[in-house]
Amino acid sequence: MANPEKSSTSAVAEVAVARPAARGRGHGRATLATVAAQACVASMTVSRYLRAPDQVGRETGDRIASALASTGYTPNKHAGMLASGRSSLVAAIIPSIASPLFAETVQGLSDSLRGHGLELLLASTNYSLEREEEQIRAVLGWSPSALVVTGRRHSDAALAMMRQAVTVGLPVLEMWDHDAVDRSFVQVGFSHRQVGDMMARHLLAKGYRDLAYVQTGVPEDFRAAERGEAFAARVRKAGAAARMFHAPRIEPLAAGRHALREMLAAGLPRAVAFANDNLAAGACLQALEQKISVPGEIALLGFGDFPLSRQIAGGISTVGVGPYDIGVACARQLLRMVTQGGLIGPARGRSSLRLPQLLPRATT
Amino acid sequence: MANPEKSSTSAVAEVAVARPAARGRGHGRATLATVAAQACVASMTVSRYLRAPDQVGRETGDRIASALASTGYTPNKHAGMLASGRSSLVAAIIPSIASPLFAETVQGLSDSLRGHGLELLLASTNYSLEREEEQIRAVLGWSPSALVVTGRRHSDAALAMMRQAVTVGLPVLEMWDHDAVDRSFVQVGFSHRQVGDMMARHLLAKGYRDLAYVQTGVPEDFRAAERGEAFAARVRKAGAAARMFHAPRIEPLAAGRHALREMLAAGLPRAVAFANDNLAAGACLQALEQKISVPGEIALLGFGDFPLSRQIAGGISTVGVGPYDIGVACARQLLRMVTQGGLIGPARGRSSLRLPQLLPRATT
DNA sequence: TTGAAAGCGCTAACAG
DNA sequence: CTGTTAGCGCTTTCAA
Repeated sequence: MANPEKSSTSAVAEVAVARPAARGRGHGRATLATVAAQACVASMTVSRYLRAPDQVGRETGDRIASALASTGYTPNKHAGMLASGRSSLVAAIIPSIASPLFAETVQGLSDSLRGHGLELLLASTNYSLEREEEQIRAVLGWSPSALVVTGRRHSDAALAMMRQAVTVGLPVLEMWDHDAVDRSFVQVGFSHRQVGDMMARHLLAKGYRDLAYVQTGVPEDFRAAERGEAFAARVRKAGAAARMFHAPRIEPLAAGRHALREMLAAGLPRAVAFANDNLAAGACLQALEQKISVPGEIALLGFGDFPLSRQIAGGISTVGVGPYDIGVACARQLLRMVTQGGLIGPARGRSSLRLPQLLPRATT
Repeated sequence: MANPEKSSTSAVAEVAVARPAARGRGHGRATLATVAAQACVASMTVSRYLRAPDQVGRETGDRIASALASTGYTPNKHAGMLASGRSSLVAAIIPSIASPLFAETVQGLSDSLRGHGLELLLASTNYSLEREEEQIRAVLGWSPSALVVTGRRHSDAALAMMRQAVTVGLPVLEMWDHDAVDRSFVQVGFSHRQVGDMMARHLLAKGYRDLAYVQTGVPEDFRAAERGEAFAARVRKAGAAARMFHAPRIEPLAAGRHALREMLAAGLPRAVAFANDNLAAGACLQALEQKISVPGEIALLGFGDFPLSRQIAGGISTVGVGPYDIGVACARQLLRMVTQGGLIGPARGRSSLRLPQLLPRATT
């Protein structure tokens, strides 16, 4: 400490080099001060070098670079965030990580965000509005630079937080849904009612009249429910019958099998639409095993265009929604809102309606 | 400002209530000071109330509670982290979000972490070691309280960061792999060589001698490569033949189909092991369509026990590895390391070897 | 039970 | 081109 031969490095530098480590508050990692001391500059210069190397002298820069390397410095993003007021985090809240559909969307989001220096903070709700509320509260604590939620149905408290966020200038985005009337937030998705309607029209147009719809085993999935309702409504309007079945809450392929057996017992409908492709695929496998001809005896229509549906029975007819593109579109939208809006004032942005496509294949 | 009728709230309170908002540094959200002002206490008391309500007086607590509610206060986790030195983030780095296997693991991890106040910061590498290195660097900036990486193969720089992290007291964990020799970090997983060996033994035990192995279309997947090598080694040791095929880098089910056609052209082997169940399932579907009897003419063995493999051809034989449980085990391990280790000294922990299981079904 | 002071590591704003 | 100063919002420590 009391070193009479103290070199030209300043006292401040000395302290910093002495690694606070292992005692008191610091956590022993190198900080800007550590690097600055080693390079014999002010920490501000190091900070500047990190973000705008051009604004730092050649020789100074080199010294800093080697100090950076030798200390193994990693910037503390919390400190940066706190000081600058902006974080590089985008919070995304999805119903389930394991769903192939949402996984694709997340991949698209993450792929597009990278390269813009934004990182993804992911949370899943398991289709529970309560958990969604908790998760929103939790991620807001990280001051994300944008918030992406799934769907347009939220608890009151969640809605309040989302609105509050918007007034503070935080871009909030609802994905995987779209509604022309309820437009409180920017939406990137499609109308599930329209999808249900589209599915019914397709089967009706093929001449099927004795129809059924198989709901998912997850009743909390509002969007799936909407598709089912719209399906039934359209069928009724056409003066035909639409029986509703509910798949059990088990692994989807097995649930699809189960649904087909149930329908068999109740009297096979002429054509069935499913809440998703996995259910349809399961039912299809079951039908083929029982030598029930598809679509001869029963027509099958799925939703989601999962890879699997392309491979079974010559291709299961389905509805494609481009999950990856939803993620990409979200990212584009967010980037626009983040850069344009600054942090002040309600975030403006355009909703973008994705158009689902009916993909007729071999099962209808 | 110069309000002569200034009430009993202190000057500090006045300033805080006046919402710094929209100008300068603050971002306009309520802070501890805002709440404290409204409750006429010091911000320290609010902070205390938030973490240990018992240490605050009844009546004071009530006032704080209502101030909290009316301001819609959300704690700024960055500030908390910076001040306390510990964050509630666990960083996990996986090859791909879209893979059903890793998705399961992430779900297990996240399910187990919740309830312990830990959040998941997820990053994916797309099987690239370079990207892994970048991602490790990036997540370390968030001072996570633990780091989970996938596999035991890393770039030199990544290894250096991981080792550095350990010396600083940060628990680092490798999942989805296990090696008795190379034990630099705590491992939670299984030996892929053992799996390859196990697969070969199974087919050999069934009497098959003309064997093949289909590698994934992702050559960067070292673990899959290891399984293949071990498979080939065991087969050679048994004095039999093992031809290697490489699936194209396309959607796995389609790739499996492609692989089967390729084998057909090259002369069908008697039994084939695949790098994963999706490849096996694709091949199986192709075989059935071409009226090739399974396992009569060709036996099929997958890896991963995907839900799909249970549903095709009476069940595809495969190897189960319990991906969800890997996540759960990681979480348990981490929690132990985080709580025990404090922040000082190299983090100790026990590796845990998961035992993969061969699940003989209808295709072998 | 409560509060004042100091500081976590960084950056904005302003000097030199 | 470089440095100084003053915080960001919270928690630690210590004093009342």
